Amino acid sequence: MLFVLDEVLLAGAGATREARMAASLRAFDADLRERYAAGLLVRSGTPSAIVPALAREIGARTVWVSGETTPYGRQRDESVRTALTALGAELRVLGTPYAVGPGTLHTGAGTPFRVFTPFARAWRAHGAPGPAPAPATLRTLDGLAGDPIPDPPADLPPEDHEAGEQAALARWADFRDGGLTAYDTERDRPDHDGTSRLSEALKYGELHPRTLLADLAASGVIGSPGSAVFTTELAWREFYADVLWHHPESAWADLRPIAGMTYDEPGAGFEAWQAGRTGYPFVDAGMRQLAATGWMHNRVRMVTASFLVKDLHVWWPHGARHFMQLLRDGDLASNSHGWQWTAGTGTDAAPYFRIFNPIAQGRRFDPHGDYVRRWVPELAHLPGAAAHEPWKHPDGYVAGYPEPILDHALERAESLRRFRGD
DNA sequence: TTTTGAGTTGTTCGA
DNA sequence: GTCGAACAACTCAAA
Repeated sequence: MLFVLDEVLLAGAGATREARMAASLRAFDADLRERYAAGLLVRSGTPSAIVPALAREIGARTVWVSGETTPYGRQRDESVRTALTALGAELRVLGTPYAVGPGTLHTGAGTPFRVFTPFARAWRAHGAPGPAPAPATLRTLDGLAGDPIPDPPADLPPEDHEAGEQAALARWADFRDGGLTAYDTERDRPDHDGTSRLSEALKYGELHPRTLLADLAASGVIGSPGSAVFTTELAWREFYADVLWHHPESAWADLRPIAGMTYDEPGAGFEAWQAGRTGYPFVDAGMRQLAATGWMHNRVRMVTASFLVKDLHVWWPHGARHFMQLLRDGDLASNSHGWQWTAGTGTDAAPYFRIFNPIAQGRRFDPHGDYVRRWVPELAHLPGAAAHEPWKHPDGYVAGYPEPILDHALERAESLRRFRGD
Protein backbone atom coordinates (compact mmCIF):
# COMPACT_ATOMS: atom_id res chain seq x y z
CA MET A 1 0.00 0.00 0.00
CA LEU A 2 1.40 3.35 -1.11
CA PHE A 3 0.54 6.89 -0.08
CA VAL A 4 2.03 9.73 -2.09
CA LEU A 5 2.71 12.75 0.05
CA ASP A 6 1.79 15.26 -2.64
CA GLU A 7 2.51 18.83 -1.55
CA VAL A 8 -0.51 20.08 -3.48
CA LEU A 9 -2.70 18.17 -1.00
CA LEU A 10 -1.62 20.49 1.76
CA ALA A 11 -1.24 23.71 -0.18
CA GLY A 12 -3.14 26.29 1.84
CA ALA A 13 -3.29 24.05 4.89
CA GLY A 14 -2.00 25.23 8.25
CA ALA A 15 -0.03 23.14 10.71
CA THR A 16 -3.21 21.80 12.33
CA ARG A 17 -4.60 20.28 9.18
CA GLU A 18 -1.20 18.97 8.16
CA ALA A 19 -0.80 17.30 11.51
CA ARG A 20 -4.28 15.81 11.29
CA MET A 21 -3.47 14.16 7.99
CA ALA A 22 -0.17 12.88 9.30
CA ALA A 23 -1.94 11.41 12.33
CA SER A 24 -4.34 9.63 10.03
CA LEU A 25 -1.45 8.18 8.03
CA ARG A 26 0.30 6.97 11.16
CA ALA A 27 -2.86 5.28 12.41
CA PHE A 28 -3.44 3.69 9.01
CA ASP A 29 0.13 2.41 8.94
CA ALA A 30 -0.30 0.90 12.40
CA ASP A 31 -3.60 -0.76 11.41
CA LEU A 32 -2.06 -2.23 8.27
CA ARG A 33 0.90 -3.60 10.18
CA GLU A 34 -1.34 -5.23 12.74
CA ARG A 35 -3.76 -6.69 10.24
CA TYR A 36 -1.53 -7.62 7.32
CA ALA A 37 2.01 -7.31 8.63
CA ALA A 38 2.53 -4.92 5.71
CA GLY A 39 2.86 -1.24 6.53
CA LEU A 40 2.12 1.86 4.52
CA LEU A 41 4.84 2.98 2.12
CA VAL A 42 4.99 6.77 2.02
CA ARG A 43 6.84 8.65 -0.70
CA SER A 44 6.95 12.40 -1.15
CA GLY A 45 6.68 13.98 -4.57
CA THR A 46 4.50 14.15 -7.64
CA PRO A 47 2.09 11.24 -8.04
CA SER A 48 2.54 11.03 -11.82
CA ALA A 49 6.25 10.39 -11.21
CA ILE A 50 6.14 8.40 -7.97
CA VAL A 51 3.46 5.89 -8.89
CA PRO A 52 4.89 4.74 -12.24
CA ALA A 53 8.37 4.58 -10.71
CA LEU A 54 7.14 2.26 -7.99
CA ALA A 55 5.14 0.19 -10.47
CA ARG A 56 8.34 -0.35 -12.47
CA GLU A 57 10.32 -1.08 -9.31
CA ILE A 58 8.04 -3.91 -8.21
CA GLY A 59 6.75 -5.01 -11.60
CA ALA A 60 3.13 -4.07 -10.96
CA ARG A 61 0.81 -4.25 -13.97
CA THR A 62 -2.25 -2.85 -12.21
CA VAL A 63 -2.45 0.04 -9.74
CA TRP A 64 -5.59 0.49 -7.68
CA VAL A 65 -6.47 3.88 -6.24
CA SER A 66 -9.38 5.08 -4.18
CA GLY A 67 -11.15 7.56 -6.41
CA GLU A 68 -11.03 11.25 -5.69
CA THR A 69 -13.55 13.66 -7.15
CA THR A 70 -12.17 17.13 -6.45
CA PRO A 71 -10.90 19.18 -9.42
CA TYR A 72 -7.25 18.57 -8.57
CA GLY A 73 -7.79 14.94 -7.62
CA ARG A 74 -9.37 14.14 -10.97
CA GLN A 75 -6.63 15.88 -12.90
CA ARG A 76 -3.95 14.19 -10.82
CA ASP A 77 -5.43 10.73 -11.32
CA GLU A 78 -5.60 11.32 -15.07
CA SER A 79 -1.94 12.27 -15.20
CA VAL A 80 -1.06 9.13 -13.22
CA ARG A 81 -3.17 7.06 -15.60
CA THR A 82 -1.37 8.50 -18.61
CA ALA A 83 2.03 7.84 -17.11
CA LEU A 84 1.10 4.25 -16.23
CA THR A 85 -0.32 3.59 -19.67
CA ALA A 86 3.02 4.60 -21.16
CA LEU A 87 4.56 1.81 -19.08
CA GLY A 88 2.01 -0.73 -20.17
CA ALA A 89 0.39 -0.68 -16.74
CA GLU A 90 -3.20 0.13 -15.83
CA LEU A 91 -4.83 2.44 -13.28
CA ARG A 92 -8.05 1.19 -11.75
CA VAL A 93 -10.28 3.21 -9.48
CA LEU A 94 -11.85 1.62 -6.46
CA GLY A 95 -14.92 3.62 -5.44
CA THR A 96 -15.06 7.11 -3.93
CA PRO A 97 -15.46 8.39 -0.37
CA TYR A 98 -19.21 8.81 -0.98
CA ALA A 99 -22.23 6.56 -0.66
CA VAL A 100 -23.24 7.53 -4.19
CA GLY A 101 -20.40 8.64 -6.40
CA PRO A 102 -20.47 12.28 -7.55
CA GLY A 103 -21.75 12.52 -11.09
CA THR A 104 -24.06 9.50 -10.67
CA LEU A 105 -27.45 11.12 -10.04
CA HIS A 106 -29.42 13.21 -12.54
CA THR A 107 -32.77 14.93 -12.80
CA GLY A 108 -35.54 13.49 -14.94
CA ALA A 109 -34.23 15.64 -17.77
CA GLY A 110 -30.77 14.14 -17.42
CA THR A 111 -29.16 17.29 -16.03
CA PRO A 112 -27.18 17.57 -12.78
CA PHE A 113 -29.13 18.61 -9.69
CA ARG A 114 -28.79 22.19 -8.55
CA VAL A 115 -31.28 22.10 -5.70
CA PHE A 116 -30.74 20.03 -2.58
CA THR A 117 -34.22 18.65 -1.89
CA PRO A 118 -34.72 16.87 -5.23
CA PHE A 119 -31.13 15.64 -5.05
CA ALA A 120 -31.69 14.20 -1.59
CA ARG A 121 -34.87 12.48 -2.77
CA ALA A 122 -33.00 10.86 -5.65
CA TRP A 123 -30.06 10.03 -3.37
CA ARG A 124 -32.29 8.23 -0.87
CA ALA A 125 -34.11 6.37 -3.63
CA HIS A 126 -30.82 5.31 -5.20
CA GLY A 127 -29.57 3.72 -1.99
CA ALA A 128 -26.04 2.49 -1.51
CA PRO A 129 -24.41 -0.90 -1.17
CA GLY A 130 -22.84 -1.84 2.13
CA PRO A 131 -19.14 -1.29 2.73
CA ALA A 132 -16.77 -3.43 0.71
CA PRO A 133 -15.06 -6.22 2.69
CA ALA A 134 -11.43 -5.75 3.64
CA PRO A 135 -8.96 -7.62 1.41
CA ALA A 136 -7.76 -10.92 2.82
CA THR A 137 -4.12 -10.27 2.12
CA LEU A 138 -1.94 -7.35 1.19
CA ARG A 139 1.38 -7.42 -0.59
CA THR A 140 4.11 -5.96 1.58
CA LEU A 141 6.26 -3.07 0.39
CA ASP A 142 8.15 -2.92 3.67
CA GLY A 143 11.57 -3.53 2.15
CA LEU A 144 11.42 -0.49 -0.12
CA ALA A 145 12.82 2.95 0.58
CA GLY A 146 10.21 5.40 1.79
CA ASP A 147 9.90 8.88 3.20
CA PRO A 148 8.84 9.55 6.78
CA ILE A 149 5.38 10.69 7.78
CA PRO A 150 5.98 14.22 9.10
CA ASP A 151 5.93 14.77 12.85
CA PRO A 152 3.52 17.36 14.23
CA PRO A 153 5.03 20.67 15.38
CA ALA A 154 5.65 20.73 19.11
CA ASP A 155 3.51 23.84 19.71
CA LEU A 156 0.37 22.41 18.13
CA PRO A 157 -2.91 22.53 20.04
CA PRO A 158 -3.84 19.18 21.57
CA GLU A 159 -6.02 16.96 19.45
CA ASP A 160 -9.62 16.64 20.48
CA HIS A 161 -9.72 13.04 19.56
CA GLU A 162 -7.56 10.35 18.09
CA ALA A 163 -7.08 9.69 14.41
CA GLY A 164 -7.57 6.39 12.67
CA GLU A 165 -10.31 3.93 11.83
CA GLN A 166 -10.53 2.30 15.25
CA ALA A 167 -11.02 5.62 17.02
CA ALA A 168 -13.51 6.71 14.38
CA LEU A 169 -15.54 3.52 14.73
CA ALA A 170 -15.60 3.93 18.49
CA ARG A 171 -16.74 7.53 18.12
CA TRP A 172 -19.43 6.48 15.69
CA ALA A 173 -20.68 3.72 18.02
CA ASP A 174 -20.86 6.20 20.90
CA PHE A 175 -22.80 8.64 18.81
CA ARG A 176 -25.12 6.06 17.27
CA ASP A 177 -26.07 4.70 20.69
CA GLY A 178 -26.11 8.08 22.41
CA GLY A 179 -26.36 11.50 20.83
CA LEU A 180 -28.08 10.38 17.65
CA THR A 181 -31.61 10.38 19.07
CA ALA A 182 -31.41 14.05 20.03
CA TYR A 183 -29.24 15.02 17.07
CA ASP A 184 -32.03 16.89 15.27
CA THR A 185 -32.08 19.62 17.91
CA GLU A 186 -28.82 19.19 19.83
CA ARG A 187 -26.69 19.56 16.71
CA ASP A 188 -27.47 23.27 16.76
CA ARG A 189 -26.11 23.87 20.24
CA PRO A 190 -22.46 24.89 20.28
CA ASP A 191 -22.55 24.93 24.09
CA HIS A 192 -23.36 21.19 24.05
CA ASP A 193 -21.59 18.19 22.54
CA GLY A 194 -24.49 17.35 20.24
CA THR A 195 -22.82 16.86 16.86
CA SER A 196 -21.35 13.60 15.62
CA ARG A 197 -17.83 15.02 15.28
CA LEU A 198 -17.32 12.58 12.41
CA SER A 199 -16.34 15.18 9.82
CA GLU A 200 -12.63 14.51 10.25
CA ALA A 201 -13.01 10.76 9.97
CA LEU A 202 -15.08 11.16 6.80
CA LYS A 203 -12.61 13.66 5.38
CA TYR A 204 -9.62 11.35 5.78
CA GLY A 205 -11.44 8.18 4.77
CA GLU A 206 -11.22 6.64 8.22
CA LEU A 207 -14.95 5.98 7.97
CA HIS A 208 -16.97 5.49 4.82
CA PRO A 209 -20.53 6.84 4.65
CA ARG A 210 -21.69 3.43 3.39
CA THR A 211 -20.53 1.97 6.69
CA LEU A 212 -22.64 4.51 8.57
CA LEU A 213 -25.74 4.02 6.42
CA ALA A 214 -25.54 0.24 6.61
CA ASP A 215 -25.03 0.40 10.34
CA LEU A 216 -28.00 2.74 10.78
CA ALA A 217 -30.24 0.40 8.80
CA ALA A 218 -29.04 -2.62 10.78
CA SER A 219 -29.38 -0.95 14.17
CA GLY A 220 -33.07 -0.21 13.77
CA VAL A 221 -32.79 3.50 14.65
CA ILE A 222 -33.21 4.55 11.05
CA GLY A 223 -36.69 5.98 11.61
CA SER A 224 -35.91 8.34 14.47
CA PRO A 225 -35.86 12.11 13.87
CA GLY A 226 -32.20 12.27 14.88
CA SER A 227 -31.23 9.54 12.46
CA ALA A 228 -33.22 11.14 9.63
CA VAL A 229 -31.50 14.48 10.16
CA PHE A 230 -28.09 12.82 10.39
CA THR A 231 -28.72 10.99 7.12
CA THR A 232 -29.73 14.30 5.55
CA GLU A 233 -26.41 15.78 6.67
CA LEU A 234 -24.61 12.97 4.86
CA ALA A 235 -26.74 13.79 1.82
CA TRP A 236 -25.57 17.42 2.02
CA ARG A 237 -21.98 16.26 1.94
CA GLU A 238 -22.73 14.18 -1.16
CA PHE A 239 -24.75 16.94 -2.81
CA TYR A 240 -21.93 19.42 -2.56
CA ALA A 241 -19.43 16.87 -3.88
CA ASP A 242 -21.79 16.29 -6.81
CA VAL A 243 -22.11 20.01 -7.49
CA LEU A 244 -18.33 20.42 -7.38
CA TRP A 245 -17.93 17.44 -9.73
CA HIS A 246 -20.10 19.16 -12.31
CA HIS A 247 -18.73 22.66 -11.65
CA PRO A 248 -15.04 22.38 -10.67
CA GLU A 249 -14.58 26.13 -10.99
CA SER A 250 -17.09 26.66 -8.17
CA ALA A 251 -14.41 25.63 -5.67
CA TRP A 252 -13.19 29.21 -5.50
CA ALA A 253 -15.67 31.26 -7.52
CA ASP A 254 -19.38 32.04 -7.45
CA LEU A 255 -21.47 29.20 -8.85
CA ARG A 256 -24.17 31.75 -9.54
CA PRO A 257 -22.89 35.32 -9.27
CA ILE A 258 -25.33 37.93 -8.01
CA ALA A 259 -25.95 40.54 -10.68
CA GLY A 260 -24.58 43.94 -9.70
CA MET A 261 -23.15 42.72 -6.39
CA THR A 262 -20.09 44.49 -5.02
CA TYR A 263 -17.73 43.45 -2.23
CA ASP A 264 -15.09 45.22 -0.18
CA GLU A 265 -11.42 44.23 -0.18
CA PRO A 266 -10.38 42.48 3.03
CA GLY A 267 -8.91 45.02 5.44
CA ALA A 268 -8.82 45.71 9.16
CA GLY A 269 -12.30 44.21 9.61
CA PHE A 270 -11.18 40.97 8.01
CA GLU A 271 -8.20 40.83 10.34
CA ALA A 272 -10.40 41.43 13.37
CA TRP A 273 -12.69 38.63 12.16
CA GLN A 274 -9.77 36.23 11.80
CA ALA A 275 -8.45 37.12 15.23
CA GLY A 276 -11.81 36.83 16.98
CA ARG A 277 -11.85 40.51 17.90
CA THR A 278 -14.98 41.86 16.20
CA GLY A 279 -16.67 42.79 19.47
CA TYR A 280 -19.52 40.40 18.70
CA PRO A 281 -19.02 37.67 21.30
CA PHE A 282 -20.65 34.76 19.46
CA VAL A 283 -18.62 35.47 16.32
CA ASP A 284 -15.41 35.90 18.27
CA ALA A 285 -15.98 32.70 20.24
CA GLY A 286 -16.30 30.77 17.00
CA MET A 287 -13.21 32.27 15.39
CA ARG A 288 -11.19 31.59 18.51
CA GLN A 289 -12.44 28.02 18.76
CA LEU A 290 -11.28 27.55 15.17
CA ALA A 291 -7.85 29.04 15.82
CA ALA A 292 -7.36 27.13 19.07
CA THR A 293 -8.64 23.70 18.04
CA GLY A 294 -8.91 23.53 14.25
CA TRP A 295 -12.64 22.92 14.52
CA MET A 296 -15.73 25.09 14.74
CA HIS A 297 -19.30 24.12 15.50
CA ASN A 298 -21.48 24.12 12.39
CA ARG A 299 -24.00 26.64 13.66
CA VAL A 300 -21.16 29.03 14.42
CA ARG A 301 -19.55 28.43 11.02
CA MET A 302 -22.73 29.85 9.51
CA VAL A 303 -22.84 32.82 11.87
CA THR A 304 -19.18 33.73 11.39
CA ALA A 305 -19.47 33.29 7.62
CA SER A 306 -22.55 35.47 7.52
CA PHE A 307 -20.72 38.11 9.52
CA LEU A 308 -17.84 38.23 7.05
CA VAL A 309 -20.03 38.29 3.95
CA LYS A 310 -23.08 40.25 5.11
CA ASP A 311 -21.64 42.55 7.78
CA LEU A 312 -18.09 43.10 6.48
CA HIS A 313 -19.13 42.71 2.80
CA VAL A 314 -16.08 40.59 2.01
CA TRP A 315 -16.27 38.07 -0.84
CA TRP A 316 -16.68 34.53 0.53
CA PRO A 317 -13.48 32.93 -0.93
CA HIS A 318 -11.40 35.05 1.46
CA GLY A 319 -13.20 33.45 4.37
CA ALA A 320 -13.26 30.02 2.78
CA ARG A 321 -9.48 30.13 2.37
CA HIS A 322 -9.04 31.01 6.05
CA PHE A 323 -11.28 28.11 7.04
CA MET A 324 -9.42 25.68 4.78
CA GLN A 325 -6.16 26.75 6.32
CA LEU A 326 -7.29 26.02 9.87
CA LEU A 327 -10.00 23.37 9.76
CA ARG A 328 -8.85 19.88 10.61
CA ASP A 329 -11.87 18.56 8.72
CA GLY A 330 -11.36 21.03 5.84
CA ASP A 331 -13.18 19.57 2.86
CA LEU A 332 -13.15 21.53 -0.38
CA ALA A 333 -16.68 20.76 -1.58
CA SER A 334 -18.40 21.21 1.79
CA ASN A 335 -16.39 24.30 2.65
CA SER A 336 -16.78 26.15 -0.64
CA HIS A 337 -20.45 25.39 -1.02
CA GLY A 338 -21.24 25.94 2.62
CA TRP A 339 -19.77 29.41 2.21
CA GLN A 340 -21.73 29.98 -0.98
CA TRP A 341 -24.92 28.93 0.77
CA THR A 342 -24.29 31.76 3.22
CA ALA A 343 -23.22 34.22 0.54
CA GLY A 344 -26.22 33.42 -1.65
CA THR A 345 -24.03 32.64 -4.67
CA GLY A 346 -24.40 28.87 -4.64
CA THR A 347 -27.05 26.26 -5.27
CA ASP A 348 -29.54 27.98 -3.02
CA ALA A 349 -29.76 31.56 -4.20
CA ALA A 350 -33.34 32.19 -3.13
CA PRO A 351 -33.20 33.71 0.36
CA TYR A 352 -31.34 36.93 -0.27
CA PHE A 353 -32.62 38.03 3.12
CA ARG A 354 -30.72 35.35 5.00
CA ILE A 355 -28.58 37.60 7.17
CA PHE A 356 -27.78 36.21 10.57
CA ASN A 357 -28.04 38.50 13.55
CA PRO A 358 -24.96 37.50 15.57
CA ILE A 359 -26.55 38.52 18.87
CA ALA A 360 -29.90 36.82 18.26
CA GLN A 361 -28.13 33.66 17.07
CA GLY A 362 -25.97 33.65 20.18
CA ARG A 363 -28.91 34.10 22.52
CA ARG A 364 -30.87 31.41 20.75
CA PHE A 365 -28.24 28.70 20.39
CA ASP A 366 -26.00 29.52 23.36
CA PRO A 367 -28.75 30.63 25.75
CA HIS A 368 -26.62 30.55 28.91
CA GLY A 369 -23.54 32.11 27.33
CA ASP A 370 -21.43 29.04 28.15
CA TYR A 371 -19.92 28.80 24.69
CA VAL A 372 -18.93 32.47 24.66
CA ARG A 373 -17.37 32.37 28.11
CA ARG A 374 -15.41 29.26 27.21
CA TRP A 375 -13.71 30.84 24.20
CA VAL A 376 -13.69 34.53 25.14
CA PRO A 377 -12.16 34.67 28.60
CA GLU A 378 -12.45 38.49 28.69
CA LEU A 379 -16.18 37.93 29.14
CA ALA A 380 -15.95 35.15 31.70
CA HIS A 381 -17.15 37.51 34.44
CA LEU A 382 -20.52 38.08 32.77
CA PRO A 383 -23.42 35.91 33.93
CA GLY A 384 -25.62 33.87 31.60
CA ALA A 385 -26.76 35.42 28.36
CA ALA A 386 -25.23 38.76 29.39
CA ALA A 387 -22.04 37.44 27.79
CA HIS A 388 -23.65 38.03 24.40
CA GLU A 389 -24.14 41.76 25.04
CA PRO A 390 -21.33 43.12 27.18
CA TRP A 391 -22.33 46.69 26.22
CA LYS A 392 -25.53 46.27 28.23
CA HIS A 393 -23.83 45.18 31.42
CA PRO A 394 -22.21 47.60 33.90
CA ASP A 395 -19.19 45.28 34.23
CA GLY A 396 -19.11 44.49 30.53
CA TYR A 397 -15.70 45.80 29.54
CA VAL A 398 -13.24 45.07 32.32
CA ALA A 399 -10.66 42.93 30.55
CA GLY A 400 -9.74 44.44 27.22
CA TYR A 401 -12.52 43.05 25.07
CA PRO A 402 -13.18 45.26 22.00
CA GLU A 403 -16.39 47.15 21.42
CA PRO A 404 -18.28 46.10 18.27
CA ILE A 405 -16.32 47.09 15.16
CA LEU A 406 -19.54 47.75 13.25
CA ASP A 407 -23.27 48.26 13.69
CA HIS A 408 -25.08 45.11 12.59
CA ALA A 409 -28.35 46.88 11.80
CA LEU A 410 -26.58 49.34 9.49
CA GLU A 411 -24.53 46.67 7.73
CA ARG A 412 -27.59 44.46 7.30
CA ALA A 413 -29.31 47.32 5.50
CA GLU A 414 -26.17 47.89 3.44
CA SER A 415 -26.13 44.22 2.46
CA LEU A 416 -29.75 44.33 1.31
CA ARG A 417 -28.97 47.48 -0.64
CA ARG A 418 -26.07 45.75 -2.41
CA PHE A 419 -28.33 42.79 -3.22
CA ARG A 420 -30.79 45.13 -4.85
CA GLY A 421 -27.93 46.62 -6.83
CA ASP A 422 -28.66 50.18 -5.66
C1' DT B 1 -43.48 23.74 -24.19
C1' DT B 2 -45.60 25.72 -20.46
C1' DT B 3 -46.93 25.89 -15.98
C1' DT B 4 -46.58 25.39 -11.19
C1' DG B 5 -44.94 24.88 -6.62
C1' DA B 6 -41.00 25.07 -4.11
C1' DG B 7 -36.49 26.48 -2.49
C1' DT B 8 -32.02 23.68 5.29
C1' DT B 9 -30.63 26.36 9.14
C1' DG B 10 -33.47 34.16 9.12
C1' DT B 11 -34.97 38.82 10.86
C1' DT B 12 -37.80 42.64 11.58
C1' DC B 13 -41.90 45.13 12.04
C1' DG B 14 -46.37 46.08 13.23
C1' DA B 15 -50.81 44.48 14.77
C1' DG C 1 -45.32 38.12 24.29
C1' DT C 2 -47.06 36.12 20.03
C1' DC C 3 -48.00 35.94 15.28
C1' DG C 4 -48.14 36.71 10.39
C1' DA C 5 -46.42 39.26 6.70
C1' DA C 6 -42.82 41.21 4.25
C1' DC C 7 -38.34 41.07 2.68
C1' DA C 8 -36.28 40.72 -5.03
C1' DA C 9 -36.78 38.29 -8.21
C1' DC C 10 -35.21 33.93 -9.95
C1' DT C 11 -34.26 29.20 -11.04
C1' DC C 12 -35.09 24.56 -10.61
C1' DA C 13 -37.53 20.10 -11.19
C1' DA C 14 -41.28 17.78 -12.40
C1' DA C 15 -45.97 17.46 -14.00
